[in-house]
Amino acid sequence: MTSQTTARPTNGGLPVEDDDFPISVLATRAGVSVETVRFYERLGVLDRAPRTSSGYRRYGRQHVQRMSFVKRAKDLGFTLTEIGEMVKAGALGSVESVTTAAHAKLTQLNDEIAALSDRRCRLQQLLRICDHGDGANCLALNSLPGNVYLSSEQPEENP
Amino acid sequence: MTSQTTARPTNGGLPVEDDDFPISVLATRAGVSVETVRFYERLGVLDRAPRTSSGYRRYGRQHVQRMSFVKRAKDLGFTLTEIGEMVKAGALGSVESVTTAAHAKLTQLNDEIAALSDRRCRLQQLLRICDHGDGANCLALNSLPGNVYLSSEQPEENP
DNA sequence: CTTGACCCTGAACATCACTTCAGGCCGTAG
DNA sequence: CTACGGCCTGAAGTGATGTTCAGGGTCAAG
Repeated sequence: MTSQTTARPTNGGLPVEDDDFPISVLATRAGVSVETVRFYERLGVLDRAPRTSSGYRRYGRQHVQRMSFVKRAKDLGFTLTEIGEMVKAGALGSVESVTTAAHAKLTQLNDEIAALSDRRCRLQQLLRICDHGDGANCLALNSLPGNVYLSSEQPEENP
Repeated sequence: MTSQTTARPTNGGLPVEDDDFPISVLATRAGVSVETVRFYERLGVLDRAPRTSSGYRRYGRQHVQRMSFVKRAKDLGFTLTEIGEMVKAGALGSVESVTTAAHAKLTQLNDEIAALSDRRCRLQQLLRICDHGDGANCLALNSLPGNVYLSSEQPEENP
């Protein structure tokens, strides 16, 4: 079926310029492993690839684009599940499916950054005290119930 | 409320002021579940609790303090493994075991915050474009290989 | 025809921090 | 004495994101 005029390598060897190549080439182009490609297909993040008569997956430019979309979305912090939803919701034709998800993700991201910043403050505060050789206070880490150096959590409550 | 002169409740009922109470009380005081306490013991984050003749764990103030330490360390971003190491390295007596870990954690935290901030920038850039009704560009999400709105990753390379 | 690279599937493993389950003992109130 | 809640252990499940393994087909070159 795929006996073209020019030679078409089955391996992931080299430049396959046309629209019909195996999983290793897609993986290389997308910068992921072949296992990851298969994994994404199982999750539904990638559509099931067409198979040759012997069961080998075959890919084209569209699949490279899809992988690119997935990679960039992941880079923006979307989970594979969310990416799968975007894809199913019609990411190919719907701007909303993307912008809606992006707005939600931005909110979440702001929360995460705020939490980490707060954590950083507390950690720096702890280090300022400990590094000033105030070992006694640093050890208070262990003995003070609601240590100010760490958090204001209080283990003394009963619901 | 503490109508208790000599009787010592076995249950996790209420305030047990002394130094000998069961797992349910420790869990309540620490604000975690009994399963979590047992889990921490298995990990070595908590020392093995002394047992009654029938095999029941018994706790005292020191254990509440230890749980407090664990909770606050977790709150600062330390993993249970790291906390276990601090504990084994002598967190009770060594300031260094804590400050060393804290310095490492601070570095890691800075990296994480930087990564998330960068991500936020890219997400905001994407939203600015999409929200301005530039749907065509937003869809480019799917079709452009190295889309500037998302990342500058290029899927075109062959080692 | 044989070799070796490549591909297939399904299942298991890895990490993190727990939770849930199965099966069974303990101890006290009624 | 019986029931019921609390406690025990060890094992398995959860969720996210893959990686690794076992066992076995496919294909092109030598």
